[in-house]
Amino acid sequence: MELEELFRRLDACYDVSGWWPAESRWEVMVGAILVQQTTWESVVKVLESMRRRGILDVDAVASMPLGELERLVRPAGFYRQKAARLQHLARYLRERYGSDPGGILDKGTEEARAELLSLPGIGEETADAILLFGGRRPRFIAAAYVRRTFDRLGILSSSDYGEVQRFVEARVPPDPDRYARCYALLVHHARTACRSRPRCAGCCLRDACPATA
DNA sequence: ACCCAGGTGGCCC
DNA sequence: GGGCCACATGGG
Repeated sequence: MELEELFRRLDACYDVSGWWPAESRWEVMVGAILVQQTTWESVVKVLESMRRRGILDVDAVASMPLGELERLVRPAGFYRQKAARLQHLARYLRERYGSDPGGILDKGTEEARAELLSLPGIGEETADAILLFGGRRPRFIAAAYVRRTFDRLGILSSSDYGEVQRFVEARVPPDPDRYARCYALLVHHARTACRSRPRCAGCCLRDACPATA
């Protein structure tokens, strides 16, 4: 199946509007780190509890005792790493950019990406999620779900993040809303219909998914 | 009692 | 460059 047809079918099949709700660029950054290897539902619990306490804020996260941040992050798993990485990012923004996430995100896309990647706990997926949802840059997120789905459908078999990303970016117009929707559609599909048995039973890709039972 | 989850980093070869 | 592993809570 061609990439264009895949997106056309998924788009007709699922509604992923409001996929990454966030009220600020800092909230996108926090969500991007928290959501690593966990569910968005768990992330929402943490974000909401932070919001209720009025500490969904760069300076608050930079200043609070690490143990308190760990306690808040616990529902999202890997809480010791995530709390340390969030506080590192908050202190980095506070020290270098007066606590403004725009200090990074308003730079050129490549420079901003390199800077994000230099921070602990921010790898390619997280950096691209921050650039796409927080910075509205046309960066496609080549997540593991994306690579597995492309592989299964015979669109592109590669475990190389950059190769998969370039493949999509060379074929889809560089519109951040479009990239966000394509990514959301792929992940949503992978987590819902694609997981039922037989694979994709009753979903828009049932004729294309190899029956792996 | 499993398995999975919107990854990253460290270590080994 | 790839293949393992730890990291951790919460839901099916």
